[in-house]
Amino acid sequence: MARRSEHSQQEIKDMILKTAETIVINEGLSALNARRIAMTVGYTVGSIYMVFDNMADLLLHVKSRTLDDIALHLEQIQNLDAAQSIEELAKAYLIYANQNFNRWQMIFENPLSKETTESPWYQQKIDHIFSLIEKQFARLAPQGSSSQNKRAARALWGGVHGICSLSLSGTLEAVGVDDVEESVVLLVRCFIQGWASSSTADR
Amino acid sequence: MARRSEHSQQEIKDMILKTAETIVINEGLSALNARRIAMTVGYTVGSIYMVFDNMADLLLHVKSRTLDDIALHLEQIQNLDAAQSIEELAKAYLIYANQNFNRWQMIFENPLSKETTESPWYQQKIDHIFSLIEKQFARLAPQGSSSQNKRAARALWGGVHGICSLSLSGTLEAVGVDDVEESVVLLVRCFIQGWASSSTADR
DNA sequence: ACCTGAACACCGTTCAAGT
DNA sequence: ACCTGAACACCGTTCAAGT
Repeated sequence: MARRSEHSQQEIKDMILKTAETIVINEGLSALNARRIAMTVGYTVGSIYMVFDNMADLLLHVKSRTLDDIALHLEQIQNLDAAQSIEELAKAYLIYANQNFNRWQMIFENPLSKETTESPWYQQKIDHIFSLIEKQFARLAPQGSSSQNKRAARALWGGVHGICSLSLSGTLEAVGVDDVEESVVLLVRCFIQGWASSSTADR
Repeated sequence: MARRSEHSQQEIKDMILKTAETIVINEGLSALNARRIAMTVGYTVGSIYMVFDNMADLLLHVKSRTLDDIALHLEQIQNLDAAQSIEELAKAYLIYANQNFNRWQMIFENPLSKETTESPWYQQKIDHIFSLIEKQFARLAPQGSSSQNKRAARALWGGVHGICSLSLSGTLEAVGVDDVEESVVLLVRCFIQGWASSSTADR
């Protein structure tokens, strides 16, 4: 038995990708394996390797869709003044991480393989998310150089991510989400205030 | 063949733990498996389960030793004024993460199992590291409440960790370590400055 | 050309059996 | 009592063989 042709290769690829995504969303990365995906889509294990190089390749595509989803959420917040926008972006990121914990955590829990580093389209999606914050920093300090704004945006966003990461995984202190939000807001406000006062003093 | 008694149970446990640690340090968590550990220490796989509940239990002990090592490094920095001490602590943390990348990354890459959450001695080691930063915040703002200082310390440290995490794993921007240090210092200085000015204004 | 499914080399974990 | 090592149930990946 072979040659069913009930679905095109592209259709099979989409089915596998969406099935994998659903499993990760509902049960986390640890619940995902090749045989289960194959069974769910109604094909055998081998068929996964027709449309993906290997499991790492499939995971990369799942992660990629999560990055798109994060970007979508961040793009939806309305444009207030710069400082307030950054705060809202940070809160939106925390809310996303909290409400989509499994697929969000997946992006960071497995160390990026060589394929990840060598796929520019994946890195580009990350850059796009950062650019949303950089844009607000550029508004905040029009007189600053773009490299300075870029550094500030990445430093602060790394910071916001770190709080989300430590808090939601329970390493920081296992308290409620409201409490984490206070920490995120504190970091953002203090950083922006400190950054604004130091840049007006220097330049 | 059995009953060799060449080593006590405690000696075997130590040998297994240190062997696992060495493998993680040199080749990363992904290179670690039960059969390899057993072979290296000169026992069979089954013997691991005499002295550890399972691999997750062993990993928890490896991680615990890394936390001790991090604390040791942070405790060694000399006590300057509060703001400068926090900056030096942050830089020391970055340097540690960079020079001990594999074992540092291991702490965060595998999601903490139930055993992790249910082992208070592990959580206590994490608290101890945070306390080193809290101590400096207490010096920075003696008038502030301890809960406010605690929040500030955890927010900033979450931030420092986030920059280290994203940078060293290549997610933030794959550049040199010097560049990451600049980001960490920027975050710390801006945060402290913003935090100091807002707390003197409020209270 | 498309897809199967058995096989391969791994993995963590268990436990009856030896000394 | 201590330790073995074969067995079990998994895992990702491959590929000759069917249609």
